[in-house]
Amino acid sequence: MAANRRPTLADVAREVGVSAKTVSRVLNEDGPASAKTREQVLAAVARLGFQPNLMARNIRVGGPDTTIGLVIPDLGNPFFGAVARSIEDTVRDRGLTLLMGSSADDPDRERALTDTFLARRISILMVAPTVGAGHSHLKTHRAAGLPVVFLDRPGNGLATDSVVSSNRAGAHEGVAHLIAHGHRRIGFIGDVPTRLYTRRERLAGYRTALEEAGLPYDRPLVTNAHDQQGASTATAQLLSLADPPTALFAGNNIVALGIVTELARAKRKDVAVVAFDDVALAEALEPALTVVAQDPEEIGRAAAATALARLDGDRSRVRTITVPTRLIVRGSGEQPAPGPQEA
Amino acid sequence: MAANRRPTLADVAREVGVSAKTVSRVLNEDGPASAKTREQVLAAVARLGFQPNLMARNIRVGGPDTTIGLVIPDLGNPFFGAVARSIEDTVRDRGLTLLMGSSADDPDRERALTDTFLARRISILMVAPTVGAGHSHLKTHRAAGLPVVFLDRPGNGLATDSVVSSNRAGAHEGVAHLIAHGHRRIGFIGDVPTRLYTRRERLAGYRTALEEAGLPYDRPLVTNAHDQQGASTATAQLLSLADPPTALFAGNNIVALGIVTELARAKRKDVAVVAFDDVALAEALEPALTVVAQDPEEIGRAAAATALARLDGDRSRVRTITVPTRLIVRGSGEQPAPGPQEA
DNA sequence: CTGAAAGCGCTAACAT
DNA sequence: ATGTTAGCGCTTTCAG
Repeated sequence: MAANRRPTLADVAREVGVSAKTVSRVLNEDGPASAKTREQVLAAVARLGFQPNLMARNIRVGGPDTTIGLVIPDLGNPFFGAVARSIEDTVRDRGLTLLMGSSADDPDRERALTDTFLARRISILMVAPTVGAGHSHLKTHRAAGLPVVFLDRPGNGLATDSVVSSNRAGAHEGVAHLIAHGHRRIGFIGDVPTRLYTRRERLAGYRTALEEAGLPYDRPLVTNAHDQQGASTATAQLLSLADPPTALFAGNNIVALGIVTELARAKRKDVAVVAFDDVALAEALEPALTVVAQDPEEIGRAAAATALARLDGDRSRVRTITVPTRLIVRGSGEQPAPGPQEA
Repeated sequence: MAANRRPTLADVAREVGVSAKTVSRVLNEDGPASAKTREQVLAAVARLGFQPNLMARNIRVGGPDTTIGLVIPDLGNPFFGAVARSIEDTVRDRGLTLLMGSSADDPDRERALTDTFLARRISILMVAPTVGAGHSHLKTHRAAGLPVVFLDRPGNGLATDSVVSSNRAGAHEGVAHLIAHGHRRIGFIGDVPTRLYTRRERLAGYRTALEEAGLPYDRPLVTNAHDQQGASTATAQLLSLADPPTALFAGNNIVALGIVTELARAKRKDVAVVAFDDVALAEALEPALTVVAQDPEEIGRAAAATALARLDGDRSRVRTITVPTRLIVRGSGEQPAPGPQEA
């Protein structure tokens, strides 16, 4: 039962007693149409509940589908959620819709998603690339006019536009803030895998800040975590070192949650913290969490704007847009550092 | 330039010297094919970078597109992000992809999104309905076999499956928790608009809890907020009443952020709080935030499973799945209540 | 102003 | 094991 075929252009045409083309003309405001036919057609459309089949239309017109394929690591990560929202906001009036999927930072899943998206003839492809994924297979698509934008991280083997945060400078600023408040042993808990672009950049900023202050780079103080629970564990481990850090730098928002949660559990208010990326409730913590805030709205906006420009024929040089981060001092970076070391 | 037409089945066929149908057979593992032709075809496919046009395929096969249309209020809301992730997880091996959009709780936007989705011949429609949106126009689609699932809230004018949290019981439990700890004046800050299903249900739970405890329902203690900032303002207003509440109940996650932030700003640790829906860092607050946790994973899973069953021909009665909430006691509900009123 | 025919890229149904 | 024809629902092209 039920398997009612949905009405087609031909059905509407038959209903009114005109040709399919006439209906098409009315609906697309293509060519002329007498006021009377127009009305009759629109009435029939409403009566039958006709909705033009967009796939059939696209196939005939030959143009790309009016969708943006967006691959992010995790649909549940608030950072990427904010980016997605911003992308949607800036493309909405162009009539583009988001086709989304999460890669779980697995290159195979990333590839599977982009392949499906490409098979759907998306108008724009946006990817937060996973470590280990190659992107040279996208070359032909790009050459054929498909705008490709890498988000949050650069891609691999494809020269195309990308939008990233000022990871290195931001991390540098955050760590320098800790140093300025007297900290000399600062733990770093970064992304997993360690080859991840954002981790490398943020770690580089961390190292530079140490160097500038004449502080040693102590390998045992640098670790990683994949999820909040892992970050909590890593925090506990760092604090149980023989010569533990007096401050921690969180490499991303999820790590920040893990660190803060573990410090609260252990009632360790003496450990200073600065996090890369802002998190909800940061200002309600005690001490309030100092962060190097990213700007997901601007990241999404810039990515979408660039892609739209490309769609409109912009053939200028490939660009990497670096969206500035901003240190928001809230207190957690100023926790008491221990006094000068006794010789 | 660049407008290189992407290769088609015919191109591949020509390249190999076989018919289009043969290529189609090889790619879809339909019918037989000699090992040799298979290899040649696959080689040519790889060489040309051919990717079958899914839209063309779908149109010919006549079936729906392998996408799920998902309309949520806000792509940036962590609750709906978690729901979306869960939906994706449960439909991935069916080869379904998510087409997502946010309604911003605007019925017109909801309608525009669902219309585009329907024009794309999605396989499944999932909507968190906005207040004021009608859904009777979906009747024919549902009758024609399109699974429609309402998420988080029931729809309007369409009998179909829906998945919601145990809003009323959950709110009741949360408020009862406050009452059990001696609170007699409990503020309620709910969703906007006030006609929103979740707000009504949660408010009903609040009222029942009061009634059962023999406490009066005091209109001035009930208010609403649309965003975090609004919730902070509402909190400040409630606390400045002549006879202010000693405890607050947050009607959703965003409101919770606003309440907690405002209380921290005002350094009001004496106000007890229970929130509907869990939030990040709840356990790191002081006091840790007691919540009525929703189960977004289960909501997404149940919605997806139901829709898939319908897709597979399940014609059983329409069902409303209520996903249980769980009170997670962390401390904020036990803040000191004032002693017995002096006559 | 309107219609008929052809064709977008693909596959179902029949050949062979 | 492979090819041919027709046609999905729509729009383009060219005639009326």
